[in-house]
Amino acid sequence: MPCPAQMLGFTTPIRLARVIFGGRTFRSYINPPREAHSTALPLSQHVFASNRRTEPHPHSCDNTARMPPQFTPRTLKTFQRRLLAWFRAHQRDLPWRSSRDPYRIWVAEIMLQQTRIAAVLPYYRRFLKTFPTVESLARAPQEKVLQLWSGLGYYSRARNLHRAAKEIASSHAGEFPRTLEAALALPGIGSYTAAAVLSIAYDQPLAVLDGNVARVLARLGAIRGDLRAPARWRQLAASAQSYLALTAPGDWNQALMELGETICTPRIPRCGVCPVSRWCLARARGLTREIPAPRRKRAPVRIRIAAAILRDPRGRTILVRDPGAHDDVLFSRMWQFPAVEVARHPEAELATHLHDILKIDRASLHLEPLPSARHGVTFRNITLLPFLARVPRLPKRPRTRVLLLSRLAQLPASSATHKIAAALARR
DNA sequence: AATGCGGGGTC
DNA sequence: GACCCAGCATT
Repeated sequence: MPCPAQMLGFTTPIRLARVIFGGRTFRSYINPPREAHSTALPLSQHVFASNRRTEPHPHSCDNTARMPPQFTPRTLKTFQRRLLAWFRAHQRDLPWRSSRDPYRIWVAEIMLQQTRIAAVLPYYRRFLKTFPTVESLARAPQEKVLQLWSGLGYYSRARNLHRAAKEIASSHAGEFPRTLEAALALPGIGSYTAAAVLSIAYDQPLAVLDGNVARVLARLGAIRGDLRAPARWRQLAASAQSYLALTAPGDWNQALMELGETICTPRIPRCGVCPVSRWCLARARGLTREIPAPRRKRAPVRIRIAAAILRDPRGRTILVRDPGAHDDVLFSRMWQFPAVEVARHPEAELATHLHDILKIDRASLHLEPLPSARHGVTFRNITLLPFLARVPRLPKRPRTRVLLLSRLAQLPASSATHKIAAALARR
């Protein structure tokens, strides 16, 4: 039977892993990985004393985790008290902190994946107003869920959230699961989200590890190297578990994240006001600027995409969905204007595309160029080239939708689509 | 272990 | 303009 820490992907004891990048080509990356080297730290605390097996075997929970040497059990307690006190005094009033409803916490955690609080806030309020309970979300059509997610990005989050809500409604009596195993079985819920919801809503002793926590822990323990490398991430996860304040796991997790976001920031941390700087090995060794190591990043690829706003005399336009493989990347399988990646002759290539998918007659088609816009999707650096085409009537085709341009916001559409529509107003 | 997925705040 | 974010699923 795996212990909770193992289910979160920890392997204990942590081995000093030399990460091998042999054979990898770095040419296409901006930041080639540095020589990987772990910082050796003593195994100094038992994490899951109660889970200790008399017969340790490779799959048992070994209970030991790496912890920076500046701590003793007593100073660890002081450290925890200080950080918790700081959090309780300085935490911001965020909508998902006003209740312990697991549903509300879960939705927030999904939205917050790779997304800043400021970006989430308006989406969260609107979403909770529309779907105040897991049952209301489970009953909703996916189209409506995606519409409320439009512009927030990572749309599979919304699709998975919706699927998970249906599962909770049908198989968990409408209650978010209380066990780690059941939570992890839900779509869109991984180590981080499971630990976050279970600790915050149910007081379960599960430490979260996200980008913020990883940075804080890496600095505390002066851990060098790429924090996202799987072996090091597991090391950090074990470390996080060893720090966890069992008296208030939810507050503790949020305290670490809040510290990382407001004090222990990526570039220039505000060590002067950090409540736990006295225990920070990176600060003691002058390594705060070296830690964390920069993330490896794919080199950007520039592409151009031409898109057509067809408009009939009544001000209606036509949107398409799932028109072809490469368009999905940019438009996330949501409603979009007919568009195609172009090379040398955007107008001509777009006209051909419109003929191909909508059977629009090329000869009578006039495409008026609109102001271009820029759009980034992961490593793609996209120039959007919108065109306006006035047409007497809009075609009727499968997987298309005709609607007033002014009603665009009522459909699921990515930001790229909204940028194209906005070009019309900037004309 | 590596990759792709959105979008925007912040420096 | 670069960096990175309250990660997850897939291969």
